[in-house]
Amino acid sequence: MPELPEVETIARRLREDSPDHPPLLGRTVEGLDVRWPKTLAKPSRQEALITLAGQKIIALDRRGKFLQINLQQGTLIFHLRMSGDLALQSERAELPAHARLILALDSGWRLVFNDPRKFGRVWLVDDPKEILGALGPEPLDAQLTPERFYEMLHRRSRHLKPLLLDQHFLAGIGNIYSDEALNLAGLHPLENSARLTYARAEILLNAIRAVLQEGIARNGSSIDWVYRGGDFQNHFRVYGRTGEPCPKCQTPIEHITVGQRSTHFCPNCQKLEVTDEM
DNA sequence: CACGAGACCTGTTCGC
DNA sequence: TGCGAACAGGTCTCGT
Repeated sequence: MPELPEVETIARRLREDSPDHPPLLGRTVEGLDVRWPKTLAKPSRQEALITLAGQKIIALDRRGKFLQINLQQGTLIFHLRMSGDLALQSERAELPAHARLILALDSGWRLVFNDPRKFGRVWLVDDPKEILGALGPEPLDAQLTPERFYEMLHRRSRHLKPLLLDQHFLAGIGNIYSDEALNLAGLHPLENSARLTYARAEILLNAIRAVLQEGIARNGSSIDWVYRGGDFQNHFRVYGRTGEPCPKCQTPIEHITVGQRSTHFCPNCQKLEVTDEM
């Protein structure tokens, strides 16, 4: 569910000092409640509590779709998958209906991992690389130059959409932002990565960055019952807009399935390059 | 290496 | 109105 902009939004909320709660940084962990055992992927609840108890939270970062909470010793890593959410609330507030893991903090605060579908996972590790090591580069990192992106695209020979969804290739893009970026770039979801020209690779990288940055600026998307306060869903170009006019050329948006994922694109702006017999 | 199918889950919406 | 089917922002594993 949450993609890079939604996870970034959650990270920013947790870091800030708001009317609803103090910043997460500086809080001390006092307890751990695991209500759905599989949510804590590693280690056991007993071991995790021993490590966590009395530890102060010193940093909170996002990497791809992961949230990373650094303690004085050890690192907690969260992945929200399809329906997860992470919020800091008072222990007097009502727990959300699907609280799967709860970190009790000092001064009556608690960090609640709510996750209706139970796909989300939490790890406590010494070295974050154990979980994050294989991730591809951050799309918004300036170190990722068009030259490098072009080279990455040509090192594989894959359909663009599944490749953008591959977290080993690039970290943080999901089903919504891949459709949005490909439409903005004017590229068909089934276009082959190794056949892109340098100019088109650069256009694609810029499009990815533009949609992610707009998503962050709008505090992410809130869809259906997974509401997080953002409003990017009101500005989608193609996602969920089957039959509606393409924002650029008015052609009705088409819906297909690619790699088992629902895919939306404009048949006029995003034409598949004719593949020769070679 | 690339790709498709199946698993893991619950809640909402669709179609008859 | 009711009820089963289809579908949902993600990722892993297995077989071809």
